[in-house]
Amino acid sequence: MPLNSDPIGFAHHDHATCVTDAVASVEARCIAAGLQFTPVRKRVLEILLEEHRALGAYEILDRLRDEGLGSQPPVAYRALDFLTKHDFVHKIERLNAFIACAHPHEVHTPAFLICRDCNAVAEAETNLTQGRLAKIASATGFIIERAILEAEGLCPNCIPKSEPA
Amino acid sequence: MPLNSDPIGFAHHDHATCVTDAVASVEARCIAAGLQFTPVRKRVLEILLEEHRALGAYEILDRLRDEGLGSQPPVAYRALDFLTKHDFVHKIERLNAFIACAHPHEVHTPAFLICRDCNAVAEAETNLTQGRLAKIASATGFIIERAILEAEGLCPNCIPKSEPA
DNA sequence: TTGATATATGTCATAATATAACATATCAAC
DNA sequence: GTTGATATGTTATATTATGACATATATCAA
Ligand SMILES: [Zn+2]
Ligand SMILES: [Zn+2]
Ligand SMILES: [Zn+2]
Ligand SMILES: [Zn+2]
Repeated sequence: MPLNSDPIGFAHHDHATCVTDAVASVEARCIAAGLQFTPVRKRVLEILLEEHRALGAYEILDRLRDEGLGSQPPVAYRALDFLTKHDFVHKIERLNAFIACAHPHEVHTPAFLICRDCNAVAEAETNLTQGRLAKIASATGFIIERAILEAEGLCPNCIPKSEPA
Repeated sequence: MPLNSDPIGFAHHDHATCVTDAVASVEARCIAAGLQFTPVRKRVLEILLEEHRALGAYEILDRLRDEGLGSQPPVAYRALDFLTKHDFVHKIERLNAFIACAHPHEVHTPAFLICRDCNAVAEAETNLTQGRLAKIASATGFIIERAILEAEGLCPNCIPKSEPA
């Protein structure tokens, strides 16, 4: 699998400040909401932001272990539980992996585009109350609380490789 | 968790013939496509149709073992690989579980409504080339090959229990 | 019919993902 | 400071899934 060099919307970006900006934003939101943004939780978010790709829980745990922040699975899973519960991080069900949220604001329904070649993941935003799923649900009398939208395919960078000439 | 008594679109239905009809339909499609609908594959499909709910691979394996059709995980996973590859069965990523396809025809993009209370799963049909995901993808230059659409919430049968008066 | 090839199964072993349970520590409110 | 809630450390185990390799069966051509 090729390296994933530009996972945010599959386009390059200035990575210099985006990690610290995102961490600061989450920190502020935690303070505002009375949530404890503890060292482990903060570090897990940082790791995900630094990598800017979907990481498995055990990849994250390896990093934490190297840094002396925790060595057992529950440490990673608890931090991920906290971060995903508050939508600072999302789980990609298709990959059993986690990625930092690419959006700044409070509540949203993320949709992911997952490249099967380079494993890059782009996060788009959708609206839970619009779209076909919502129509189907309301016709059925089903109340949607959460939606998982994940598309697999080829990102713009990998299409040329797979469809030569 | 309450029993799941009516998982097809959350409504009761005549279950008497639907299993044999569905198996016959799949059998015909396998013959037409030159696919081997072997005893294990057939039995796994039957089990899923009989239960009409999402089953984990190991639940299926337990059944196979009881019936002397296989005792090791690869037996179940291989049958499920075959059935999901050809869309006779779908995997519910959110549940790490499998459910028989509720639709008769060849190729489709299923969308699932998953009740968090009774675990019932309804399958609706969508179109890969319409909808917001497709718009986002085409704007991004991403080629969608497959989509995972899973909504979690409360089915019509469980809403009364969760929202009293 | 036979041999060659692909496909499917049986089995053992292990990998990868995730949680239960319980003791200890820290935080937040009073 | 006491207290209750929240977070962490740790051991153990549960759950989900695949690698590897030998054997068997199906398919097809000669
Ligand atoms: Zn997000
Ligand atoms: Zn790619
Ligand atoms: Zn289907
Ligand atoms: Zn329900």
